[in-house]
Amino acid sequence: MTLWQSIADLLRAEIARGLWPPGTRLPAEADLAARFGVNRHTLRNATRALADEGLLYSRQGAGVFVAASPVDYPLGDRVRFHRNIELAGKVPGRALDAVMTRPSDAAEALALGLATGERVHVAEGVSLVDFRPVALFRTVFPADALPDLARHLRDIQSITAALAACGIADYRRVSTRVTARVADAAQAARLQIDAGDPLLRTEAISEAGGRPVERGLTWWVAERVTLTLPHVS
Amino acid sequence: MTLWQSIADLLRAEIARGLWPPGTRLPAEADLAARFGVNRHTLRNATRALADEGLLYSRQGAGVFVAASPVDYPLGDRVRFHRNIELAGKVPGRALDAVMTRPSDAAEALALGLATGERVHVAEGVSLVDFRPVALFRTVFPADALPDLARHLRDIQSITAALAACGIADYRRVSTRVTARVADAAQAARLQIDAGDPLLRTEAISEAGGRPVERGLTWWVAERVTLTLPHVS
DNA sequence: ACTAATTTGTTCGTATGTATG
DNA sequence: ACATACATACGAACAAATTAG
Repeated sequence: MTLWQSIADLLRAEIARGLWPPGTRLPAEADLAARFGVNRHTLRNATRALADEGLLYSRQGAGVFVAASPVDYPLGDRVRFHRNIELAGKVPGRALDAVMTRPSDAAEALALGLATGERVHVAEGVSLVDFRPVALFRTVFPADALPDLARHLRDIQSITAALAACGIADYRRVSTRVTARVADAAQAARLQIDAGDPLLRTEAISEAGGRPVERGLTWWVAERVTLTLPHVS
Repeated sequence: MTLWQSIADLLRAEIARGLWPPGTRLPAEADLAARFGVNRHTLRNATRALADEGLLYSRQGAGVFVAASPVDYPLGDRVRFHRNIELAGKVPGRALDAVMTRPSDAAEALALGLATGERVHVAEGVSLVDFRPVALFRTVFPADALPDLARHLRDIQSITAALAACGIADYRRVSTRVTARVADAAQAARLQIDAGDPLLRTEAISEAGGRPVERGLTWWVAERVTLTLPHVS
């Protein structure tokens, strides 16, 4: 049992018994370090462990804070976020954080059948269900094949509609890969969860007319979503 | 972009292009720090980030190693573990920890179309790929419909073969649900990972002749497996 | 709107403990 | 046993983000 571990245990117990309710700011690192009589590094080891567990999250310049049932989401050939959520009787929503055009990285190029460095449009944002964030997404599109898409993405705020405006009336998933990861502090803050909470990560490639049109990465809050698979009968 | 981030990117790229194949030991932290002209703490920030991503892992006293790349595991209608892994060019294996017959709980009964409390056979164990654990499984079967299954499960050590011995020549998945959890201490020990590491959890129900024959829970080590979905074309 | 104080994040330096080979 | 290498810990300073005034 190392020093930082016992400090983490102590803080965990204090949080568990309600001494620091969810949302409250802990004393500054320097103060806490002084309280335990340790170096600030040592204290940070402890708070980092608790942040990994999802008990705490920190914001540079602001402080360290105490962090405060899943929707079924079918993964089929023709996945449309809004429709899926509406079918589940919930209110879908999206917040688009950024739309940009930049050179593709190796993984993006491979997925879209481009050469690395060919330009892609990128849309990033948060997906909401009943006004709560359920997922982060980063979707890339081939920029040369869809030159006007970036503008449409900014105007229309819906990926399906923006693609339709570029003449892509229909597209289908051809590949979906699922893995899991724990949320880092940045993802946790965006998703209003705790760092260390598990995320489901899906990578989907969609095609229209036999050519890749979209490669979507989505990080789902595992506590709020269950992915369901179609099985043909 | 901090110093340690650019170092992490550089190392990630080097690993991606095969300069450090899976299983190899990286140069000592001090050497790597010297190579990049930074303090060892700074280098450790980079390797810690890569370890969080699952690309590296470190063993005190031994070194920092490149993690093995994850196995692709296709989730189709007719999922067979051994076949899937062999098709991926790996060596499949199973360790059966326990076979028992006991009353079903509510979730098991619902999945198998039984009344809560009706007896089920349960098989628990670890799935291996290339002699490394990749998943924990707990599979339950209706005991009344398959009275001899428990004995076969103990003798045969393969679920597919044990079902065949009970006259179930073929079965198909009718439902698969995917979510994610973090490993607790017990799971971590069985899977040779750390508590808090992310797990993919799948719940699958299989039927034969229109009746449920199997409800399987599997906890996959997210770092060691990627679930892939079939898409009919 | 701007400044200053506060707070976390990163980086350097140094030393000692502990597991591995 | 010994050397190597990672883990932990202390000290100091500056950068970057936030917040209070």
